[in-house]
Amino acid sequence: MQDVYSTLVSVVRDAFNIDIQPEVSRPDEQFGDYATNVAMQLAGRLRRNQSEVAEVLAGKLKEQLGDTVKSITIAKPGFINITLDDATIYGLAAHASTTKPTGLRGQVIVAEYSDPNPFKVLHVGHLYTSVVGHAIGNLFEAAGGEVHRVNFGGDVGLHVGKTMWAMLDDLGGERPEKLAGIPKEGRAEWMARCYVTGSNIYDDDEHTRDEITALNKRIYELHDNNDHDSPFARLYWTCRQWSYDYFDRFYERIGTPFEKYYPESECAEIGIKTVREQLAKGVYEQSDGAVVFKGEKYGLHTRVFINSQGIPTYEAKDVGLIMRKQQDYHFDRSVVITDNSQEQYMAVVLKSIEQFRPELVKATTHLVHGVVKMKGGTKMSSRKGNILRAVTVLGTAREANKKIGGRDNDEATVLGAVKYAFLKQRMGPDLTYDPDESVSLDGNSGPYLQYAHARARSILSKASAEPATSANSMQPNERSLARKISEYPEVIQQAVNECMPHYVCTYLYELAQAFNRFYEHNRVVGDEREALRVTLITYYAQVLKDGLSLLGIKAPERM
RNA sequence: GCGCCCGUAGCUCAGUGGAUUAGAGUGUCUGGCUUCGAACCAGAAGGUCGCAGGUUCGAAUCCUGCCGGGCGUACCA
Repeated sequence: MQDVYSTLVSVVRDAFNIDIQPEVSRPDEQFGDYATNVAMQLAGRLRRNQSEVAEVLAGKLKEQLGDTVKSITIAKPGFINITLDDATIYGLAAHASTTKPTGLRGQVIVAEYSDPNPFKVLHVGHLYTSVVGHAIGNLFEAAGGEVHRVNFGGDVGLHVGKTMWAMLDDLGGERPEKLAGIPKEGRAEWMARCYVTGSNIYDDDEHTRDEITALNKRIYELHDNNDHDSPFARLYWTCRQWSYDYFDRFYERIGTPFEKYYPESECAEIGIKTVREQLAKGVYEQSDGAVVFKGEKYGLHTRVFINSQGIPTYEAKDVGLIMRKQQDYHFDRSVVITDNSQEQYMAVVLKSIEQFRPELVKATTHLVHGVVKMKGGTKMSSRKGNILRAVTVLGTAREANKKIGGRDNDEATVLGAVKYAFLKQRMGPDLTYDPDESVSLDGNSGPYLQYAHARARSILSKASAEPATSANSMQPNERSLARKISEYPEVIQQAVNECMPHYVCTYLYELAQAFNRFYEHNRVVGDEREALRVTLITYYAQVLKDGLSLLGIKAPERM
């Protein structure tokens, strides 16, 4: 690609004295290995006929590329289609799994995603954001970045007050010793139930609402006073730890570990301090007793950073968070991944920070993904308790796997199915969770890819021929596979550039298809072309495994 | 009201800062395992790319208007 691309640039410069960044694509196989529409772009500027320009460029390209190219043809309006020589394609395939982008080399990148709240339950949305965030982190690493995966969550705030209220009610008062009566495996469930109870009563009962508001304030005070000893504090800290333990176990299980949690409580102080400093400088303003940022002058909306009771809102804590990240990591780039409902909120927070720390905002990217919706349009609400839990999704996938008689490596297959179902969709628009489809083991699915890998490994384990390091000519099925393999580095580059893991999914599926088609019609072991085919399949299996690992999906030898 | 996002086959989605004949999966129908793993492969059927204009040699893709849906819009996170 690089060769074709840079040659094209120089050819255009030579022929027409124009500097251009040409579009080079991978067209349908029947047209060639590469295609470009530069001739049509240039025709207008040059006031010349499109195919005439194409002729000129094609001629020069042929000279420059020499025998690495098999043919260069011109199609309809003025496309130039380039077909590489078999040996060239084979060579590209050989290096596909080791040719990585280098654009982020040496950069320190903080990637924040998942962001569940302690005292609440992990639902399908957390599962999704963890999977997609992890894959994006992997892409950054593939491009040479030093990635730090961090997690931000609300260990203080109204939801904690609600849960704590119900806990106190359930335990019969501030009696931390009674926590011992809750079995380890039932802790998360108990807290989830308390949150639902607390939320409902907050909505329905005015008297209780005041109590919960007061509890919320007490929780902040408990942090301010570094209180770990009072009964209320012991209750709080124990349950907070239960939440983090529960998160850790879950992340470990799905293979998306974090190196650091930023509890909101640890961002509150620096957040408030920063906001107050900037209040004095006029970035933030007093309004109705609260401290706000007026976004209207930037086409955004106004948001409260410190409420009229002096408590920092999520906004101020997010300000604190970005300060903390910078102190801890001195990042070159910070990426925050959340669902799209946070988009305009985050725009306000970042715009406010831009007024006093523009360099931090410049280095920050807010990536958004969709909200997971239920098929049929049922709205999920953790307040009402009608949510799809993350563990339920995994359980459903496990059942599906069992049904088809899942053999070895069940857990890898289950996670492969779930992760791939989420990752294959373009990041951004909302997605619909369909328990049947999302857990699919056939067709365009994770297990399809894992199976296509296991099959290849199985063949390789039976082969004995010495590998062939080069190929002068290939049969059509072999060539299709080789060509597909050769696209890998370009796909990774694109996925990194756009922070879009789904490009990898689409590609890997096409790659596995190319292999399955090859497999259908050709023998490997014992064939006279065994050497070449074994080598080709080795390259293929490497690329497939590497690509899956970028997605956070394991490629077992057998399944 | 204003702002952001979305509308492609029955269903779930690729394709979207221009390009060759709109593609997958799934579901329905059909064919293929004495041969390296059938979680596979091959074929059929299925689409006014929400609607209407506009720009262009060329529009699912860009622009405008409209219709439909989601989210956000001051003291929740």
